[in-house]
Amino acid sequence: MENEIEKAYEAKKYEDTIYKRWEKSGAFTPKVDKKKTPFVISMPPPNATGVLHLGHAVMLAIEDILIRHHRMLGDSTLWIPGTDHASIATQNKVEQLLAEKGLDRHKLGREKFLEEVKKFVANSQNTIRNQIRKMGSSCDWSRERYTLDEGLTEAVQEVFVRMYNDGLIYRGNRIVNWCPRCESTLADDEVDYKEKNEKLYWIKYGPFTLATSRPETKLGDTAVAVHPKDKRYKKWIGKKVTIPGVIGDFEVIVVADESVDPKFGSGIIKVTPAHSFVDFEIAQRHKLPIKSVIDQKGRMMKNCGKYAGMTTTECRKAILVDMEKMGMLEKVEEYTHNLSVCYRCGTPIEPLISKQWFIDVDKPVIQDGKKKKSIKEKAIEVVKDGEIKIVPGKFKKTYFHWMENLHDWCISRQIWFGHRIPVWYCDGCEEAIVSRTKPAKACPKCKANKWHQDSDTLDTWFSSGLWTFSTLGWPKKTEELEYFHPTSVMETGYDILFFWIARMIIMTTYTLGEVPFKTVYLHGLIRDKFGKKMSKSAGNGIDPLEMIEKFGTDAVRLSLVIGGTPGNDMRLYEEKIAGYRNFINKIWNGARFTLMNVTEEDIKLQFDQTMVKTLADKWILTELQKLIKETDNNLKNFRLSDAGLKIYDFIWSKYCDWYLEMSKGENKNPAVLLFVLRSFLKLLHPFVPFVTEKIWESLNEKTMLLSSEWPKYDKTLVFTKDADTMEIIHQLIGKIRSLRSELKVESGKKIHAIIHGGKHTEALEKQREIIMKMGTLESLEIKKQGPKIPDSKAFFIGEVETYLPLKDMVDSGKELTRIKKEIEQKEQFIKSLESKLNNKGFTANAPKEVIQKETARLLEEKSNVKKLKELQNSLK
RNA sequence: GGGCGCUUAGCUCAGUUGGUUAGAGCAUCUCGUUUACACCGAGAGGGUCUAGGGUUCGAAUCCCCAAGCGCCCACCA
Repeated sequence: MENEIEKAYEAKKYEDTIYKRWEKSGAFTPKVDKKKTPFVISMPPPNATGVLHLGHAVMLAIEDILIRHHRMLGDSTLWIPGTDHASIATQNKVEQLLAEKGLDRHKLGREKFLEEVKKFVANSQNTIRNQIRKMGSSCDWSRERYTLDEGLTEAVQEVFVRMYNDGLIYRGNRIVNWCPRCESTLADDEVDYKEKNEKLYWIKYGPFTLATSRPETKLGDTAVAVHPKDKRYKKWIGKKVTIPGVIGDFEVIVVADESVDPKFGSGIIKVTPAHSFVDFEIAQRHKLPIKSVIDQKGRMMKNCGKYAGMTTTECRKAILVDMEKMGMLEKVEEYTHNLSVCYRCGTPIEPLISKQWFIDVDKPVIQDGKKKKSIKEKAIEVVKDGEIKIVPGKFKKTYFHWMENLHDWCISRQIWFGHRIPVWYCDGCEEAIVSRTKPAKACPKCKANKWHQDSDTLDTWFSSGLWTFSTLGWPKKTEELEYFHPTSVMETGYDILFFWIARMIIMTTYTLGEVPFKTVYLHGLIRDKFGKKMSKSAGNGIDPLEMIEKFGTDAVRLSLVIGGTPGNDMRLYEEKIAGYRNFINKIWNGARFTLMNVTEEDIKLQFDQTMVKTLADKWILTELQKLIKETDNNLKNFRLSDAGLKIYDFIWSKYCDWYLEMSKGENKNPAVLLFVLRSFLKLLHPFVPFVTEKIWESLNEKTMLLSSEWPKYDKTLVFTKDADTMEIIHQLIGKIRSLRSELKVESGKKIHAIIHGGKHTEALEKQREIIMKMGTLESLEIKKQGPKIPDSKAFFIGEVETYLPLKDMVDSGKELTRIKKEIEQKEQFIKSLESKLNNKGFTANAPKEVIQKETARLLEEKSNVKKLKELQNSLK
């Protein structure tokens, strides 16, 4: 019919239009329908900082496959998209942009700066929305959310208030990771480590000599520590010692602490509790005084004498010069160590003491039967119990390890962009009140009536930790929340298992008393051809949009899904995408050919079993049923790659290579051609939605493919025996072709063949035309049996004997040696089979099917050898 | 320092609870314009599954050990 269909599929021409039709159809927007099973994915919200990369692309591809599959299964399927305000990341990005214009946030002031951020965010949200659409993602735009939306902000405040009232949130003066550039705290896992070559200074320290990499912190020392068992220093323990310093003498106490390694340096360390985590802990254990000397901008404080106001780096230089002058510097060594840096801007972290808000992860607050559990215990429990399943399972261990070692979570950030901490202080007496809105009453302590809000904002992961339920309307009791939560699958990269997954589990089990999701699916990172991480600086990044432009979305999606397994990194490069583009084209042409061979009437016909006619029909239908079963099984177990590969193989190697080829000529059966086409389009649709939908348009269907019904396994369409016969014919044709090629018979030249078919004679006779056509035969003689035919090339498939009388091409001498070799090989194989089958251990332990299979194979090989021997005799 | 993972054809990777004479795509070689597709078709070559032990009737698959590579966590002044 549609002769005008173009030869090659041009993705670009159709994709945008198809996406618009889907969106308009309302299929992306499910309703609360108690008769249906809900299936829900909360899309990990991309940071509102700009463009999407391959990491997003792979996430969108995988999630869309799951979503489309479930939608076709008839579930009430919801995929909520959104964006994350990503406080530090976004603020930094805008600061960079301002810096290009010679501005900075302090010059602008908080309000104006936030205006700038708002504009920037709105812009990148638009970009992100378009890119998500480009990937073909069938998400529910009507429910799109942003972590700074009014509703989500309300959820954040509500959770904060609840946690505060439960005593989980407290304010404390503690040592924190401080980024002097961002001028903010960072959580432990927001610190990166960079290996760096540094200098180790050996300095005279009163009666001791010790090694330090940070001489400038000497100004904040309040103790020295040694290992309790270190004999060298035993007599000093507990003593107070006066140390001469660059700004005068000071006193320290000598303490014994297990954390000191006697083998490193001189075995003695100076303790600077205010500017080192380890030292802070030592100070806590020994109740040492704490002296801060570095401020929040990374500058030396007023108590540092002549060094006051210098940055730490300047101070180090200056102090070294002074130490040298005073003869305190003994030697300098090179050493490498891991420098902690800010994960957002790379600036070295300055540990310092600061008053911050924390979440207590160990306080038992969750009532569970008679016991009370901490949020940490609960988060461990839900994974241990299997209430949350992690795919692949290996990440469970990592999760437990991280969770078990979790310290109190510092949630306040001195960033302007984000959710303001809902705490109000009295102008008069600094009394703090936790409240979502400005207190209307006067201060209960001093009766003043002026309040100011805490200037800090919350860690961005605090709000994203609520994502699965805040997006469904919580704290309001919405229908949606009740119906769609817990969500079904959380799919994301394994790199944010801690940042995000762990926090969602903590925050949701605490707040709702239920898990945020039932399954966590973690995908790997996309790397370049050489296995390197893609990055802007390395210039090896691949832009998904560019690839979509070049090869089409469907091809990009397949290249991101096939060949990958959960939790493992995957390499991507253009040739790979091009390969899948070729497959898309193959689908297109397979469909095109099918459509060219059917009529309008055929298309309108409803398929039923009575339309099954030929052996080929029965074979392809049997294969199709097998495929449906396998696909269901693979998708259920999140084996997307396997599922995709199997469908790929079915379409290319079975439908196109064999069924379509066999349909050329008198054998074609439009009903089955169309039925199989429709079925595999459905199976394929979740993977490559655009090309399948485009083809579907030509099939006179009432609904779009995305809303069509998923194929069901139908055992009345399984014809095992016929399918087996067809396999024999395939082998037979394959062998004929292979021999032709081996004997260098010209491609187009027709040859003769004689088949002794045994019990398959009748079936083979029926397929005479196909065998002749596909084997390029001039004549074909089929009979039940007969003597071996000399001067011909012969081969045996089970009972079926085939002879190609190519007298002039067959060298009977060579043929004899070949046959001899084959017999030898086969006899050896028979021997191994026999010994296996005679082995009592095997027959006693192996499953029945395996024994049956091996027995059958033995019989077949034996019969082959028998035939080969007869052939051998006839040639002699 | 602690933990995890990977090592299978020239390249990129599959290989489910142990049961094949170990698979796919790309690349290579030979042939080919025939009712769709050269983004194609037909055929072929190519692997002692990193090395070494063990368990088992049977190991690419399970256990031990070694090497190389990679990741995560902790972090030493």
